[in-house]
Parts: sequence; structure tokens; C-alpha cells
Amino acid sequence: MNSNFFEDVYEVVKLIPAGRWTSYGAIANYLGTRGSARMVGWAMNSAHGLQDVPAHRVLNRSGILTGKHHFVPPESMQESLENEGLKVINDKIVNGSESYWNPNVELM
DNA sequence: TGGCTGACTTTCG
DNA sequence: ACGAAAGCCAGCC
Repeated sequence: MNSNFFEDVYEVVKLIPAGRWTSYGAIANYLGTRGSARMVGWAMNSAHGLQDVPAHRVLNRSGILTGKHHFVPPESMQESLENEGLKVINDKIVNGSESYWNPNVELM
């Protein structure tokens, strides 16, 4: 496709298994552009219209729902995560270390 | 063409 | 330990 970056981001996000989460930096790093972690979020903004892209599974490196405010409604992000078996308290993933999904490891 | 923006990340103070 | 600033890349005006 034309926008390789966005397409790649979508691909990776779509590959995230339910009950798992990853970080923007991990995806950016997987794409080889660690510096453009913000771009990943931006790509999500465009992917926001694609239901195939579970953007709610993409958090910041701390496992905090940084982009929840971009969801409609924002609470849907946390509910979606909890619906998949993840525990979210105070907009943050609980035991994130165990449920963390690294594309560089899983897709490598 | 040039410059701003951005759902991040890392480092210095 | 907390706060603020810089760095990175790609899309959009």
C-alpha cells in the first residue's frame, strides 16, 4: 500500500492476541522507527475508524491508557481490555509485565 | 517546499 | 523521586 507505516502498524496491532497489550514504542521499534513512537499513535488515529485495529490494546510503555481520551467513549477502552481478561485500575494495566506482548519477540 | 503537529520515549535538572 | 525539555519520524496544511 502507499502508507507502509500505517499498514504495518495496523498489521501489528491486529496481531495482538486478546488479553495482551503492547506499547507504541514496541511497535515503532518493530517497524524499525523507534523515534516515531508518536507516529504509531497517530497511525492509530487513522486506524481509529478501522474496527479491525484494536487500538485499545496499544498503551504507552508504562501500560497506562494514554490514548483512552481519544476513544468514544474513553471508558470503552478500559472496558474492552477488562472484557479480554486484563485488569485495568486507575487507567493502568495490572500485572502488565505478565500480559505484555512484544511484537519483536512474538513476531520475530 | 517548508513547517507544524503528535494516542511516545529517554534523559537531564 | 518528580518535573521539564529534547529527540525522533512521518503525515498533513
